[in-house]
Amino acid sequence: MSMSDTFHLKIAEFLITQINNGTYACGDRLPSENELCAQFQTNHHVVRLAISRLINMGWVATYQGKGSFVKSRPEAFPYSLSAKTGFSSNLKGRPLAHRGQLMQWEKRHPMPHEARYLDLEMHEYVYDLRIKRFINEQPMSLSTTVIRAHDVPDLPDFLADFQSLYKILSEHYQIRPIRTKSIVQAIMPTLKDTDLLHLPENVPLVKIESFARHPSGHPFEYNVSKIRSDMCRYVIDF
Amino acid sequence: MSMSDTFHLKIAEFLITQINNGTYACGDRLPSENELCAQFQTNHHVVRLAISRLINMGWVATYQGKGSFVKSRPEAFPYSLSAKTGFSSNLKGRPLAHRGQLMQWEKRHPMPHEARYLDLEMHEYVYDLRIKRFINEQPMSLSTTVIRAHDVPDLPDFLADFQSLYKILSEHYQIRPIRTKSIVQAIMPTLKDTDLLHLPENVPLVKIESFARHPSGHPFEYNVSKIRSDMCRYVIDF
DNA sequence: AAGTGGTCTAGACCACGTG
DNA sequence: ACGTGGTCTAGACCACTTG
Repeated sequence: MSMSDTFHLKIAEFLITQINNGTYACGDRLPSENELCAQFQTNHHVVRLAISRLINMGWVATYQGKGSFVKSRPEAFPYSLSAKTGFSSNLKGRPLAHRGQLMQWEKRHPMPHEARYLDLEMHEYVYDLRIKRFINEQPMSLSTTVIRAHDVPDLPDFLADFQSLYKILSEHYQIRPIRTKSIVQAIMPTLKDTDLLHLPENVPLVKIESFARHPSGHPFEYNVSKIRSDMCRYVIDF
Repeated sequence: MSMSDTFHLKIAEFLITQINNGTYACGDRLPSENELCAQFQTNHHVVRLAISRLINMGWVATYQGKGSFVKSRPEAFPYSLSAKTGFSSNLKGRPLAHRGQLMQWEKRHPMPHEARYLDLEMHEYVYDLRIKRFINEQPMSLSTTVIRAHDVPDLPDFLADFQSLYKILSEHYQIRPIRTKSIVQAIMPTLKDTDLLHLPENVPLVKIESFARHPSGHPFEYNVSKIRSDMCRYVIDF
């Protein structure tokens, strides 16, 4: 190994080692920035660089006025996905309060890439649903679902008491979409994501683009989800 | 929207907007830090905070002595995965130079979590293979594969001219493992990851833990891969 | 030599919570 | 009031490339 030449990275590595050692356990407070400055004979700025690495790597969270605390890794909630299921249906029977909230929706023309996948002309219509999902009332993911409008006539009638899109599709349209593929990426949150998910730190998110087809065969749904993977396990079943 | 109160984030947002505008196209150089300092009437440090956000979000890459350049997003290479395939087999027939390199291997006792999944006692043995994968000679992923030793007797004999684990399994043992589930996370690279993948920046990685069983039914393989998702598309087929 | 990004020092001031 | 983290200023010095 040939790295870790800068001071702030050495400090970060040292602290990570101590956390792994057990010198600091989950929930413990790290020494204050001033104490670390004294300990390493350096200044605010360098110490903060080290700590921001710990934050980015998910080891600690900081709270203004309080300190930096070793994150408890809550043996992440499973958040399952497979060819035949949406999000909500997977957590049934688990002792986790799962909730999907419809933030907004609109009927609109498809974007070019949506039209391409959904096999639509640009003048046709799609429904665009923005859903925020919570586990134990903690915001966990943001998703955008785009479906062909003529597959779900009168959809707005069923959005009033929204619980789950797959529930609506199943109960009112007898449609159970079939996921064909997903594309996975790791991304940093935009400011809007940070805001909506109440991300206190600089956590990378899992972005999953999913494509699903109608049981009768034609393309049906295009979905983009951004998920906090530090707080939940995103499980894919084959 | 209610965010973006700090100066460096405003600068970052401004630059991102300009990139989206087309003011700066892929490959273009951004104004130098000094120029940005002048433009925004601020100093080195704040400008660098803004730029590090652009780096983290994957918009730009910086080169010492040269400048900051808008990243060309190379319409990422597809890197496919499904129940029945490993990595290598998916890229056949594509005009991409894909290569897997066996970095090291060892025969050892399983770790507790490995023993649990692989249904082994702690005194039994596993093979541990560390593989680095390249696309067009650019390092793309690091993976650790752990398999039960008694399923693959004399495995070391076949490691000399390593090309693909699934090829060895198929040709010498007539085994085609079946992936049962994967767990996806977004993580920041460790220093070692940064080093091995030659990551010039602070890019989040996709971490995928996969579990596969032997065709006869018993657990067979446990794999952890860390993948650059800024340079490739990780596609999951259902 | 001059310009670029990269690291570090030193200090001011603010926002937040009570060690 | 004091200590905590958060932001910003100002400047030094280094490493790298040739704008």
